[in-house]
Amino acid sequence: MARREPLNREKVLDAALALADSEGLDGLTMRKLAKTLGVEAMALYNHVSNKADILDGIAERVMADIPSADPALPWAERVRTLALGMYRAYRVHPVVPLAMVSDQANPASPAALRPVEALAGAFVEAGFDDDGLRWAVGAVNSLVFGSLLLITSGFGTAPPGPEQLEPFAGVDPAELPHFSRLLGALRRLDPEKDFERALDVLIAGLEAAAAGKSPGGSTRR
Amino acid sequence: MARREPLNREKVLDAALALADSEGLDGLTMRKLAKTLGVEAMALYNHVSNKADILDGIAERVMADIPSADPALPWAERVRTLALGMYRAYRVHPVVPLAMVSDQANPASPAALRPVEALAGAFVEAGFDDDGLRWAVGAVNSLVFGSLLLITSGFGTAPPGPEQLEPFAGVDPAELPHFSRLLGALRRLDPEKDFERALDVLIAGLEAAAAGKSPGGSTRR
DNA sequence: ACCTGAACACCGTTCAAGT
DNA sequence: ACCTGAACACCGTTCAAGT
Repeated sequence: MARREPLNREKVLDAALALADSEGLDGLTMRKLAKTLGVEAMALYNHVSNKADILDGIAERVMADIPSADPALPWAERVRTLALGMYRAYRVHPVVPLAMVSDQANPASPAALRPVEALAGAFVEAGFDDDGLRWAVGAVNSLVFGSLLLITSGFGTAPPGPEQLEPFAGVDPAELPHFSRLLGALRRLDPEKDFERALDVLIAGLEAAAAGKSPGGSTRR
Repeated sequence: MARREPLNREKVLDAALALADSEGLDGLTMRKLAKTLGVEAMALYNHVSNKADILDGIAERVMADIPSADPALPWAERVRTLALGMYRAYRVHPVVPLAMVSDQANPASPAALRPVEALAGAFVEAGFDDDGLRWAVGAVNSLVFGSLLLITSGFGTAPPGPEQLEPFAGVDPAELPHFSRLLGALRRLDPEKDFERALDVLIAGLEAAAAGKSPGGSTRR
């Protein structure tokens, strides 16, 4: 059998993303990743500078999958498209939002800035002033990241995965009647649908704010 | 000097929360925690069963600080009080939301369920059906957790902490004009104020949904 | 009853050495 | 040019031993 052709950065990142998807952020270790590639852990350092570089690399890849919004669309539609695009891209690779939120991936990479720039552009067009801009971008980002992070944790908005509901098996319906109802409804959850509903509410509020109504504060320029 | 009086679970959790607050979730290790208490790491296992138990313990403590809402208040006010209470409790100890979201703290502890039960109760009173209940609780939780988690990460809604803005120092205002504007506005950020604005928008949308209007979907029972 | 030391199976990372 | 082995400073955790 011929000697395996050499590694390169792309192959390392491919394998790292695959490993992180299947094993989670904690399961992504240099040693396991190396084994996946049929190599010793130290060989990886010829192609990436360290683990943080790997996390940055996979984050950039996933963020590159976020579609940009047609600039011809009205700003509110662009916001919707962008937020949904972020949600969908991160949903496939939940390690990435988790890495960002735990400070293990660079928040200032060009790939990370692109969707935020587009979001901000939409709000500028809507007429938000600087404070309104900050608030609006923060609100959308919070909803996107919060929806994603709670999905994987089984807390709050859990996915249909039944083993994820297992920790709640012991709740007494007599003691927590409302939560028990919620638990039943979680079995029918389509996370993206619920996210879209919340997003539409938020965008409606942003439109009202842009039109000068409360609760949005000073906005018209 | 007299022999130090023995450790107990409460002292371990006190020290653990303090260490996690100052060093972050990754800085909380059994060995460092032990040193803080003037003891060897293995001594901790006499008072907690393992590290997961510590994380659960500090999470429970912080969640116990979430005030419950006066049941005499209208449901929307109760939702507001509860959400703001979660935000404030977690804001002081951001390790806790991070631990929950990375599956390192038990989402089914009584302390964790209490605020969710109260939230759900408010939405039941508002007349939401099961699917509406799930959506509404998920939306509020998502906004709370998203707002908190993005604060600490410096991504999205960053706090005034200037060293947190440092990674963005290299952005070219010509290339990312809207983001640069946002960056300027971040320096004036009061995270809780922005959170409250977003929360008010969401609650207004939930009230509209409860009254049978879109975008909230089927709600009246 | 409470604590320690040594040990095990893991981490990320460096460095000299091999081909 | 690329990979490996040995080593270092860390992890969480177990277990026998000390007081």
